[in-house]
Amino acid sequence: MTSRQTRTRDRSDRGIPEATVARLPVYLRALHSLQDRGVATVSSEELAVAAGVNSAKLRKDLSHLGSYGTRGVGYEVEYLVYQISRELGLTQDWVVAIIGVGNLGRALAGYGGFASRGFRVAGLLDADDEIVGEEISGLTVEHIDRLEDIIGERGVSIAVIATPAGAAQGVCDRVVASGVTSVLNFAPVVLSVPEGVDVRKVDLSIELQILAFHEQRKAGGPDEFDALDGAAPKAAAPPGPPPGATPTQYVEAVEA
Amino acid sequence: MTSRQTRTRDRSDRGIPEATVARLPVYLRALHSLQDRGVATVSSEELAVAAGVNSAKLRKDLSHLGSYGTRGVGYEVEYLVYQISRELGLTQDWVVAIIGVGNLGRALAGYGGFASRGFRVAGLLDADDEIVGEEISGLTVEHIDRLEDIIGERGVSIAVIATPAGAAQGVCDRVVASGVTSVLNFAPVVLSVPEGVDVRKVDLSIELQILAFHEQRKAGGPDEFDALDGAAPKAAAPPGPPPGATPTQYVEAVEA
DNA sequence: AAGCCTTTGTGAATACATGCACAAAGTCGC
DNA sequence: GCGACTTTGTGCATGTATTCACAAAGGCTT
Repeated sequence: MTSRQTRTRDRSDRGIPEATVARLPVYLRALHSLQDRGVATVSSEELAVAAGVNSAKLRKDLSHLGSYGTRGVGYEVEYLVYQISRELGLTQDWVVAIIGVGNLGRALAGYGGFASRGFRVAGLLDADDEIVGEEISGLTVEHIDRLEDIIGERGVSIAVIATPAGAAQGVCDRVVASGVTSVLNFAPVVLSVPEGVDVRKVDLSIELQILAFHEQRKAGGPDEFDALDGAAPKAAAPPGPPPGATPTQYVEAVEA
Repeated sequence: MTSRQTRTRDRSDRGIPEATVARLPVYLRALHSLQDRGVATVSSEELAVAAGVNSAKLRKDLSHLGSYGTRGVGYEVEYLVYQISRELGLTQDWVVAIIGVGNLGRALAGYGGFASRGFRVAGLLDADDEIVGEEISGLTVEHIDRLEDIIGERGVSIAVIATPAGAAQGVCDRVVASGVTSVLNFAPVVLSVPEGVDVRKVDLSIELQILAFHEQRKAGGPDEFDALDGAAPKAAAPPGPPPGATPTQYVEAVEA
């Protein structure tokens, strides 16, 4: 559900696999939670359970960062927190701007997870004059006309796009032109960006559709519903056979 | 960024690869957009560009559903929309309940993508008496005490958890006990569920951390910042050497 | 009706990810 | 100070996903 355009690996393959990178934040969260409970040391097995993965995978993931465990004992929580944070780039602050202050933008602005570790929201922007000037979570909403200035002056390096679908690509082009190379997109569109820019996508309706697929499968697969015509609670009208296609093709499609 | 517990494949391997399932909604959206523009037929190359993937992948993905294209021509948009919708289970309505009506829950309740195709929000629940009774997007917020009744009476099959982290597992246990087998989790915790229940996770701070990793990498990797001590704008204080570890280990970690 | 041109669908090659299972490395008790 | 016990780190086998490249299949033109 997430797309990114990967460039060729720079540097002398410190290359951490993408799948591992995606799990490091989960481990980090589990570690913070252990830390809060005063736990000083943790085994790969315990941490794996807390993170919801299996322990071999966890160990292999961590081995990409270096050899930070102690055999017979486990991992020292504080030290591992630091190493993962460092690897993820959380030992420095990242400046974030949120563009689009609708329901979702507001929710994001108020989200504690931002401020907590390494991320600082430095701007809320919107095109609607009704909203501009409003104060949300300690920030005043600014007009999107000032986008380029704000990005430049405040050193924004991550843009969060929470605009309507129609506006997203335009906003994206502008933030990229202003030098931003990391974009988190909540709008339901595929953004196109030049090489070297990372886009990650969060898309509610895609997640729901994936769940629907599995839910349907648990209930016996799609065929059963469509075979008998009124079975589904409120079935969408199946379109007729494909207008342009040959009959043969349609028969195959239905029977296969 | 998304976890699910997969069961053994049922049925006579109609098994569509998970990676493909995750892309079908993207294709579907691109197709809808073509449909709105009145396009009747599309080639794999065109559709692939619109969906942000390469065309071979698109064709292989579609081939898992059946043989719905016409060689020399392409795919008929309307027909393909129907086939993908059917495969994803969108030809029937899915009843959704949103639990937790904070900023995020409100944003979700108001999100158009829900109603649009196949999903119907049939309940907004919260534990806070201040919020219960409030009307949001045409629905009245109900008390979470009625969770089990609501799920049963209204046939909820997908639960969206948008509660604070601390409440999420408890809520999850309750919805699962009430028979829900698909959960979309926005709370920053790893939910544990019995076999057969699908959980998908949407996690803002994880996405940001992944972006930060790549952003840092573009800037030259983690080492440069930590080598000279004041380089990072506001570097977190690096913890001393691992208290319990032997000196040898630390030296390795730093020098390797 | 024959041949050219386009585009699908898929075998085969490659790349990436997961999980098992165990040797190596360390701790701790005696 | 030694041996038993624990837990890491990783080689290897397996499984999944991506990409290439092309034969087969259809439409369209003449």
